[in-house]
Amino acid sequence: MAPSRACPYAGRLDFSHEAPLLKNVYDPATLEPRWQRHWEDQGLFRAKNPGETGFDPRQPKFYVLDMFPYPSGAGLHVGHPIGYIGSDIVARRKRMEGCNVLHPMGYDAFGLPAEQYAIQTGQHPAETTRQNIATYRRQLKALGLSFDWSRELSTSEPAYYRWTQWIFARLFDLGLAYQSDKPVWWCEELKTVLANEEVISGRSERGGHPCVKRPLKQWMLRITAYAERLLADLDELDWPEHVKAMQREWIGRSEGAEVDFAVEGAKETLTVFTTRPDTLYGATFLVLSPEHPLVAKLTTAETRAQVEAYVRAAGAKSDLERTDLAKEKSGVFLGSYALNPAFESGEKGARIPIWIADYVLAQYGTGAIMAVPGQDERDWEFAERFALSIVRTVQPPKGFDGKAYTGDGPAIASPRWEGQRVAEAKASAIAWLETAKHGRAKVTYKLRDWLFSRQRYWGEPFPVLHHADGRTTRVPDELLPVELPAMKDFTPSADGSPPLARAKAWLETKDPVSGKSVRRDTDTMPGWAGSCWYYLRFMDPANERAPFAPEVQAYWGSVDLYVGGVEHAVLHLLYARFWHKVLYDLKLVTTKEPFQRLFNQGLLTAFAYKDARGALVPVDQVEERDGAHVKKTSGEKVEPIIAKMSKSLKNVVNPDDVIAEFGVDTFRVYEMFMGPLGESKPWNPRDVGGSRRFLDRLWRLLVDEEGGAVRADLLQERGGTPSGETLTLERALNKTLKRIDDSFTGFNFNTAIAAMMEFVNEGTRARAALTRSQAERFLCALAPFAPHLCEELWSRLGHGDSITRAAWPVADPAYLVDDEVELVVQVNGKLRAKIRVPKDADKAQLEALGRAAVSEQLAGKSVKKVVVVPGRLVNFVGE
RNA sequence: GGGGAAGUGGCGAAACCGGUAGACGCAUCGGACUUAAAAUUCGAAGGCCGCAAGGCCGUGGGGGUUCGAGUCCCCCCUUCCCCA
Repeated sequence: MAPSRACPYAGRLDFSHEAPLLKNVYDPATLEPRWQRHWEDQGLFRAKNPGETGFDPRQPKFYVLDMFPYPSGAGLHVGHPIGYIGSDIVARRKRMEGCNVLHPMGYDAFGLPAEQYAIQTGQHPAETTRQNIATYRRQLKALGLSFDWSRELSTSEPAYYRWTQWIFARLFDLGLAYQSDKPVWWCEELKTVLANEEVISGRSERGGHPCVKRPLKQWMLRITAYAERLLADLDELDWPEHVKAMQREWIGRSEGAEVDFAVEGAKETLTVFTTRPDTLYGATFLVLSPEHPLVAKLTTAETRAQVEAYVRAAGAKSDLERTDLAKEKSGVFLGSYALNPAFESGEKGARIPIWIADYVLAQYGTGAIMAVPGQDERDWEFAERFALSIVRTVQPPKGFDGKAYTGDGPAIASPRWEGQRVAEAKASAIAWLETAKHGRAKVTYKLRDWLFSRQRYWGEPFPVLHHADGRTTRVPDELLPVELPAMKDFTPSADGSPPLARAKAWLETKDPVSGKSVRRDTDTMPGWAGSCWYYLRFMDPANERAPFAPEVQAYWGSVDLYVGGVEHAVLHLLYARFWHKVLYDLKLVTTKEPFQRLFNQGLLTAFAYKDARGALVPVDQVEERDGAHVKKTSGEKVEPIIAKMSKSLKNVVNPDDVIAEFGVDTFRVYEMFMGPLGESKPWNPRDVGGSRRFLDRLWRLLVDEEGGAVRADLLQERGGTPSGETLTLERALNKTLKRIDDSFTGFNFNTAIAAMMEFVNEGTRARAALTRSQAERFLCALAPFAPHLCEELWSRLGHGDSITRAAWPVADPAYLVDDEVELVVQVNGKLRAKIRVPKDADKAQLEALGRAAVSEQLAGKSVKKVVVVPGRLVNFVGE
């Protein structure tokens, strides 16, 4: 809020003795909670499932879903609900269009922050989560969002995670869940492992703590088995192109070949992956990653000390540091040689040295590359640095003076495919490798298997049992859920063993099949697990026999519109798609993809302030004086910056405060009026009042503030075709309805609200001409945006049923055209006059009318050309 | 380094297919109402020159295509996002 200003409505709501006593002012503080109670009592937003009473199979279904929130301790700020409001508008409109709308909300409640908080405060995460959810629920309900609250769920409840474990059991049975002890990212600060995608530049994505690679036994999910389908099926989705592009990049498909290199004086072969098999003749050395299993074996006595030191140093670096292009290349010669299969042994170029270098990563391809400096920039740099030979095998274009040439061109120095261009040469090289048995065509993906365990308490326990003989079996479905044991201390042990390892009574158990002693798994699932399928549980949230009934899923299909932040473009959306495809293969769901249409709302930013020393000043301590921002107390000048709302920037605005001052409908209208939903824009407390004034004006247009519930003349409908001012209003209304409709395509509701403001202004100007029917159609169109106010006015107009059940108003094309249109008259492309012309005037008439209007400017000039665009302009082009 | 999105008044923004740039709103200024203020209401307002009529300039910068470019093409600058 603009802290320097008192509430601008204080005057209106202050019934002091001198103010005229208005019984009927717009008072959102009383009417909004009343309508919210009404909606809840009537169960107006309950979606009907097949088989329920009142379910109508002829009604089209529409599933509109928000990405559910992680209930943090701070509660909602005004940036969170912007997407919820947008999706709510769609949901409410779809209901008015006669759809059976599924619009649920829940909580992604497992996760690290609650546990970190628990460790600090000693409060159980179940307890803090319960409290946080209560806050979220209260705030969400205050926003008047039309959720079907009977479907509310939380991923940390046993009734929910029972089925998360059940789905894990399916993955386990399919061999898609397995244990591995490859090196994984370990975060010392968080005392847990993290997935590759949760570590950015060697630091944890959450909290920015340093991470190191460590070998640990971990659960992995074989998402790579679905790489091809996760890639291919993107094509059919109605998603923003850049999100699809990010997923494609993340999956990182590359086509190429594996090539086997014999090692001189050893029986092992080294297999490398290359996307450029056509450059085989130019492979002048091999480079292994320092972690490659054959490094020790291929190291000679003379080089051993140096190699071992290098391997140690490389282990401490992050992938980003290792592959940074700007970085000086480093590496060590192992002392051994490989034989390039393109050459006969003894031929020049056949014997090539084997190096290790940290720019080659163990996880990608085979962890080894053939270096082709002539056609690869990094290899060129490496060759230059260590004086290794460089052979061009693709002819660069004339005048090329660079180093490595990576473009297209004819093959040279490559007898088997001499002269062929890159694409053709690749095919020839692969064909030759396969017949000569030196290699094979190969597709690799950058996508890695998903590291699926965390050494934490607050997550889903794995429904598995470890046997003394080393076998791992899963807990039978009928014994799920495996509930978290009650614990008081969640601190990870100093040795890194998880908290669950200390829950002895829980840990040691009997195998229900054999009766023998077994141990449970002490890891838990990562925070992503619950969100992988929550959209399915919403379809049938109370089902105790299955995660969801097949006929219910068959009815709701997939999510028609999924709204959320772009920060989930890769991880959540990829993981959920993976699980969905597994369920599809098991014939548990009928659709290939979970989310048909995706929309990303833009980031809501806010002003934050810095003083002269650069220290942050909380927003509520700043005011505007004479166009400058100053500190309230001292008058000291502060500099405004625009940034994401966050506690640390001290620029968080709480929706509770905005609602208390202006009402929810104003809040909803303002958030949508700020700009297109997809774009990021700053919250400006100064602007909120404008949205409130719009609703006030509407109220006064319809309500008799000094007496009746509505203006008396609106109680009865006037018949007949509109004429005069009423006709003008009818046209204005239909244009408004059209613009509102158009705004739903791109979620630029700001234009819809602008149109509605114009109509209210127009209506205020011609108050007496406004008919009941016009008022009603307008209210129906505004209802999804400002539902409480519209319900109130709708009921005051005498309707017993909720406006939610009213029909969505459609523009009548007959009223979208005017009798006269404004025409612009230009001379040489410059605006010289505006004239009003009949809408059906032909080109010749338009030219004549235009010529008359600019006769003065045309005097003495010769007109060479006349451009006439009916409905737009006439342009006279002279010399 | 590669890819993507964006850049329009003091501010948030609008402009369908190339056809009146700045709708709508905020802030600002002025009139009415009021003892006064608030609220309300009517009106002004991109910049420059001019008493005015009017003129010139103007959508990050530079070029181009066109009768006509915020919109299309080329080059450049800045910001944000993703990848390396």
